[in-house]
Amino acid sequence: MGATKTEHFTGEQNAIASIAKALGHPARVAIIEYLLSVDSCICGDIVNELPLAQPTVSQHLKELKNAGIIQGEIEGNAICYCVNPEAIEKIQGYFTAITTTLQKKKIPCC
Amino acid sequence: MGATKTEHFTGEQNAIASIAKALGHPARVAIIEYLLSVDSCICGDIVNELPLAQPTVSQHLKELKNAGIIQGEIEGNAICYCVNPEAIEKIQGYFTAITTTLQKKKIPCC
DNA sequence: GTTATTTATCGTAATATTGCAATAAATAAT
DNA sequence: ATTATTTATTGCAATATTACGATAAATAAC
Repeated sequence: MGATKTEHFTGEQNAIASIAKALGHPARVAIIEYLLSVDSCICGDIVNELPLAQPTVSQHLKELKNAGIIQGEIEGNAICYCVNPEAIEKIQGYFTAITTTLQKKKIPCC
Repeated sequence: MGATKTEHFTGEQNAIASIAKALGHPARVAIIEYLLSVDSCICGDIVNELPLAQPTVSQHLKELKNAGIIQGEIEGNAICYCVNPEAIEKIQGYFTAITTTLQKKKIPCC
């Protein structure tokens, strides 16, 4: 065992979990915050901004890209990455819906 | 290696990553959705709602509780778990802030 | 007290993640 | 063409996660 049984859950549940999982590491949260703080998508210095070795950063970038949270292409010998608004909006909408549901609940819990 | 270097990131980054990580598995997403769908916090039948063995569900519940996403106590030989609004609001607010930042960005990317 | 019933914990196997050194690949600069 | 510069990939070790059978713990029902 050890592998997540994705086939037993809905596409939506897997989609949300996939985005959340990609953001489930502080380095990747830091990458997103850095991309947002830069007023351009030329971000060849992400490696210098993080306390991790270059291959590790590259790997985290790959995971964020696989999850659809960032997008970008190689531009010369620099990289052009930026946050994909759709992915953020999707998970934001999901949590907003949960908050709304919680506020409508009549019976207070625990 | 193999252990996340949490000490190199901010408390906020670790906090967001911790909540996101806990939601980074479809079974835990399904648990949250089930808790929200039930109009009470008596949820002794979570195990029956999931395609996983009882110890596995118990483990997922523990992780959600450790991350502060659910709260609850044992009540007799049933459990009383429910979603903690604060955790959801925290991560929702975080993503809302990102969306706002993205909308303010002048330079369109990628 | 004994017997169900329900959740938690332990132990363990399979798999995934994290991190980095070494190296490759690709373009830029000269 | 040669040499920097930058990102990606490979390979590997350390650690974490996922899943479940077996068992324990705790209360409920009788």
